[in-house]
Amino acid sequence: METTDLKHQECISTLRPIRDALDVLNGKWKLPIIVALTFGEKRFGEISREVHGITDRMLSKELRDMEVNGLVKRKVYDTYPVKVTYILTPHSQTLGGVIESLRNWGELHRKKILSGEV
Amino acid sequence: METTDLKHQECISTLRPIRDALDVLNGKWKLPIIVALTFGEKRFGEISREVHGITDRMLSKELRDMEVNGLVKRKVYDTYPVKVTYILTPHSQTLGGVIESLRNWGELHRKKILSGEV
DNA sequence: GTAAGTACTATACTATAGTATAGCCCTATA
DNA sequence: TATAGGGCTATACTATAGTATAGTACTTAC
Repeated sequence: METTDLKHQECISTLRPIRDALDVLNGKWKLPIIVALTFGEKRFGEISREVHGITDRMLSKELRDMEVNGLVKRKVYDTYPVKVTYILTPHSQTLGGVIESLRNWGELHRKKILSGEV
Repeated sequence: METTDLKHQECISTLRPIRDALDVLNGKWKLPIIVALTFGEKRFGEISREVHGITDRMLSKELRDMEVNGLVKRKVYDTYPVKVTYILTPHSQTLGGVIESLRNWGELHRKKILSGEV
């Protein structure tokens, strides 16, 4: 085992969680959905209306994805007709810091690019 | 102009920088390339060897992308034969915080998922 | 009975990201 | 003269993300 191998192991164990985090956040719709849900639990149709441009198919897919990742919870009300809502989980709250730092860096980056500094 | 419109404006101005940041970081190869370059400037072939599995085509494409975004700088040495190296810019250093928070959250997330807590 | 809303799913398509393979032009070395 | 390395680019392919459009099964309101 050489230094480079140690380094390589180190890299992998650094990169894997970053990949995990990016996978959870990435794609065109996940963040907008999270934002829509920050103001409280919402029904499928409500989210669909707030997240402009999303198709039912994508919303359905993304919500399932986010449910698997523990970011949203699906609540079914036992009424007639059945009412379904989606709500952010406590786990999704822990994303706050990540989102903040992405936002801050994104703003800095945009300024640099626009100012021609880069 | 209603409350919802104000909210909507707010959302867009929050989401845009996040999108910007994610675009810069996303894809399979950008982070591994950044990691490879943290240990100093490297030549095309060296990066290619350190970032296991990347094809020349992708490396070429990603490096150009990162150059446009001001993350790496291409240095051409006026020797025979010409020597080309890539080096991280000061701007890419500002990504440190983002990467840290992605990594931390990714680790937390992985633990939660594996423990079945989610 | 028909129109409209709710929460979806199905099918088929396009666009973008990534892979596989090869080749080019240069130079140094055997 | 051939072989290998360096720094790419070209072409063609596959895989994944996203879009467009339609349909289903239910229920309430007109």
